[in-house]
Amino acid sequence: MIDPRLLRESPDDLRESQRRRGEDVALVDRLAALDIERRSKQTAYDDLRAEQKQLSKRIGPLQGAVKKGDSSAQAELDDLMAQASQLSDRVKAADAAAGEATRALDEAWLELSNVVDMRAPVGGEEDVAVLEMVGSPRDFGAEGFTPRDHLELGELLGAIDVERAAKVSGSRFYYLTGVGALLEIALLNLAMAQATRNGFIPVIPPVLVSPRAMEGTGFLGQAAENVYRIESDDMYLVGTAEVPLAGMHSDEIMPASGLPKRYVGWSSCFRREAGSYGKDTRGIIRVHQFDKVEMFVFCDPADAEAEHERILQWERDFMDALEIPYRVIDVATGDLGSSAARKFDIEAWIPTQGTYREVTSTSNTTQFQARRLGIRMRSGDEVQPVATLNGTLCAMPRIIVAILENHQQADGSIVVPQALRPYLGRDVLELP
RNA sequence: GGAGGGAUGGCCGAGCGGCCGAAGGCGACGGUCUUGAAAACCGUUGAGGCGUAACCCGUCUCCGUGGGUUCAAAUCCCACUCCCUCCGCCA
Repeated sequence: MIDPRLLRESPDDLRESQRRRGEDVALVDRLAALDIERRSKQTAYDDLRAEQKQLSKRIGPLQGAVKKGDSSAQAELDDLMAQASQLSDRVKAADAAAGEATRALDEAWLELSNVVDMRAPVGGEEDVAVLEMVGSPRDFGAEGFTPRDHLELGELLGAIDVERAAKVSGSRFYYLTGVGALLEIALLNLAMAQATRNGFIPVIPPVLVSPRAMEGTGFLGQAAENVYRIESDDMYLVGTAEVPLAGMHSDEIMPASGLPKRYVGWSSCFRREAGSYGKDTRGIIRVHQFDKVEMFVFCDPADAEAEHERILQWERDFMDALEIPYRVIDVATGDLGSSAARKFDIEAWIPTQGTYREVTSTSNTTQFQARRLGIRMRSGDEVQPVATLNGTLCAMPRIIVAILENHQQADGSIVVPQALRPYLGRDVLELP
């Protein structure tokens, strides 16, 4: 949800934002009409209600007078009661009309995506702007061998088992076994060590959440088809810890002195991957369930941009520590998702695919989520919605893919990046 | 799953159907006093919509959520949610 004042004061900015996203521009005009409708209905109700309160206030004393035997008051009382009774019906009708108008407006508001940052490149998936290339891909030709893909390596190492996972859960599931499981635990510890060093509060959140949390973070719009819903209980499995972390402070007013508030969550993530049939069917690049370490920040909207840069830098620090070549991209407007105003992805080099693949993503959702979730800050006597930001620190399967493929040796063993060694307790993952 | 109790402002806590956005206390903030602080005393202290672009001011809404009764609901009725206690079951 965005600031309603924008709708009245600069609707053209909203239209431009919708246009850049490739979303419905007419929605802005529909909203404007509904907004006017709501205000007039609400004012009508307010006026009637004020009248009713005035009238009602006079009835009590009159009833007292009548009780004491003042028969002259009886006529006035009867008259007032008749008026009030009639007014009551009108108030109820006006209330219903105002309520209806408010509901219609609120519903339409939920359809409107966040206003894009005008610096974000315009376009779709192919229109990303590459901000930076870091590290350089290994030349396996020069080293004299052809790299194996992560699944082959994972199977050789006894680290990844998708065949058995298919028996148990179907396609796009996996077991991490042996060094695979240990690798995830080591990555978790490395990520948590970095995050806590940077002042993040570690959190293990619930992953089954109410519609409110899902709606508030913007995942029930276009993204809804990728969300698992537990029908019998009207709950959702989260696709990222961003959801429970954002919801943590819903309906709270946070003191400005306590901001920024930085959390790092570790959770399982569930994604239906609807519409991605045939994509990444081999291995663990695209799966229905995986674990992820996610950074989430509540901050003053004035600091959001700087915080976004910091989060990106922390993501890069992690990639640097793992010695994986990557590039940083500025995601185009058509690919932002409903809540982000701007998004930077880090894409890791995947040798066997000869391309860069997304491993982290950081979004500045400005006040969009905070407005929906009722998360505000107080500075002095001013109260306003906070800004929220999120960023991946370590999405397990994809990072494991990147490590295996980039650090493999001719025999299929894996050189463990220096930074990970203390957490893994070995320098090389040897074939069993 | 069964039985009972509860939900009021930052916190605690009172509240007869009308004078209740709500007593009282705590906390916080401002002031008096003090060399300074503490204590004491005085005062201020919720959020949102609309009238306004903003202030002042006015008005409406909000006492877990949603309905209902009534001229009038924090207060009465119904449903739901959450929390607590006890029993049962499970990890």
